[in-house]
Amino acid sequence: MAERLSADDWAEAALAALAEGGLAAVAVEPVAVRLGVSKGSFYWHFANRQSLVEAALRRWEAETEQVIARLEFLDDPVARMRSLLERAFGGGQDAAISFRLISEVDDAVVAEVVRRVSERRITYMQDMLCELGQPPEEARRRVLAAYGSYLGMAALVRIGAMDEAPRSLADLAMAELGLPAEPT
Amino acid sequence: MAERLSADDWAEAALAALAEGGLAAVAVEPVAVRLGVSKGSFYWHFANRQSLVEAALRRWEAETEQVIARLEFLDDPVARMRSLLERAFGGGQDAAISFRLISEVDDAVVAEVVRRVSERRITYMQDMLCELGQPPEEARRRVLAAYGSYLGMAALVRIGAMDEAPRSLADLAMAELGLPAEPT
DNA sequence: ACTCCTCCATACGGTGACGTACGGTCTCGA
DNA sequence: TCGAGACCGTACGTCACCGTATGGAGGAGT
Repeated sequence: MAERLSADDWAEAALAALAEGGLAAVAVEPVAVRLGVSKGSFYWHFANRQSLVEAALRRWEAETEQVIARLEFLDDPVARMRSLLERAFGGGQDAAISFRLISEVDDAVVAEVVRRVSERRITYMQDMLCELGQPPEEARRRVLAAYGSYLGMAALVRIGAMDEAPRSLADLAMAELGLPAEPT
Repeated sequence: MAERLSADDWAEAALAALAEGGLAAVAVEPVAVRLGVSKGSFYWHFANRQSLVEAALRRWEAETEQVIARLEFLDDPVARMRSLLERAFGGGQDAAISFRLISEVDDAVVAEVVRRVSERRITYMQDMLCELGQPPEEARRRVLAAYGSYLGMAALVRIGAMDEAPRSLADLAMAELGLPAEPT
């Protein structure tokens, strides 16, 4: 909307392009078109394409932290987990990006960010389960199964073998994590 | 090995390139280098790059049929399912290709093949469960959960959040499908 | 030996994306 | 008002890949 752009505007557009077309779509000229400007603008804000990719990845990572930060306002760990799952299975935006990035994990930079974000999410959920009295190994096993299912369901939805059903998926995940489905 | 190549040699090399670098890696000149020949050879066997991609996809689809065909020699459906799961969780090659292709399902041709292959695998497993007395909807629900887990586990292995444990994964999948883990 | 056909190499033009060079416009403070 | 810096457009060189054109090596049949 604003006439002049910031580096963050570019990062946002790059993340959107990433969600839609994968890493290859995070290209200078196409994103410039999306923003309605030319390359001249881009090379003012960034040194090269790689920097843009990294900015998009940072933005994605920040969204994970933001989601976690919002959850901290809920006291009950069960409610936190449920809120997290509903948000996760609800949007579908993050699942798409996660999927893209995991499939392009050969890229060293992508690999590092993906690993960091995944580990952050997994250990956060694991800690919640531990807080609820589950032993650490058991908790991690369950979280891995649940997170794996999350990614797998996203894949099935993507190929049209399954229609999204956020609510029931969240219920299922709660059960697999050994938590009550309805928080009374 | 042979001095002269066939179209199938090109398709095989293309599928290998697909597994390693995704659709973008199925490019004429790089694959030619991999085969130790030049583009002149390629354009003798194929009309264009798209044909090569389609040939690689056909080859991948054929592998699914081949796996299924081999299973038909086993009489017991339980043994068939276990053999299928062990083969699936064992190699990891197919999971890599499946992952790549699912993430690039925006391509219309890829989408069609991926959907066909997935549906083939899912209905095949569903039929086996039905053969074992499970009702169709229940069977499909379980197969979807299992196939989704298969893809999700492949993702987790890919990002290093989980080390492969083919045997126990197969056991787990068998349990989720409502089948006995050990065929006595 | 001659010839046709198969398979491949080389050379070329075309396209899209990256990155650079440079100039233009707008804003803000002195 | 005026100069400096922020922001952007345009033109260009380069590179990787696609696809075409053309010709050459080598075997099979006559």
